Amino acid sequence: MKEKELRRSLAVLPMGTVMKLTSLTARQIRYYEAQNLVSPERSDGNRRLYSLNDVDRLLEIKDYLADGVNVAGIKAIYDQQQRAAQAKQAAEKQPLTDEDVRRILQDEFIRQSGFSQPASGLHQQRPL
DNA sequence: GTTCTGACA
DNA sequence: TGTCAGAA
Repeated sequence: MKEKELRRSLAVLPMGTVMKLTSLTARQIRYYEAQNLVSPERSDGNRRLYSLNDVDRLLEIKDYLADGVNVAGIKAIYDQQQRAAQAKQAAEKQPLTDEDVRRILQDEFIRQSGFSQPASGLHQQRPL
C-alpha cells in the first residue's frame, strides 16, 4: 500500500484546517515547527501546507506533551526513532545478526522511556 | 479573509 | 503562549 502512504504525505492542508484538526493554536503549531518537530511544505505566498502525516505527528506531539514530555524530550524521541530506522535499514543491507538489531532497538526503547517534564527541578540529560 | 514574521505590556 | 502590528 505505497499508494496510501503517498497520499498521506501529500501536503495540502492550510494552517486553519490543521488548527481545527488538532485543536492547537497557530502559535503552537509554528513553534513546534521551529523546534523541528514537524516540517510542513510551503507554497504560494510562503504559506504552510501540511500532510495527513503532519497532522498525525502534531496529534502525537500533543499527546506526548499531555503526558508530561517536554519539547526537548519529544525531539530526542524523534531523533532516536530516526536513528533506529537508519540502523534497521543498515541491518537489512549488511550482515548484522538478529542479536545486533535486537540490541539496538532495545537500547532505543530504554532511552525513550525516561523523558518526563522536570516537575521538581530534576532535569534529564543524556548524551546521544 | 487568511497566514506570515517578529516582538513583547 | 497569547497577541498585536505590518505585509503579502
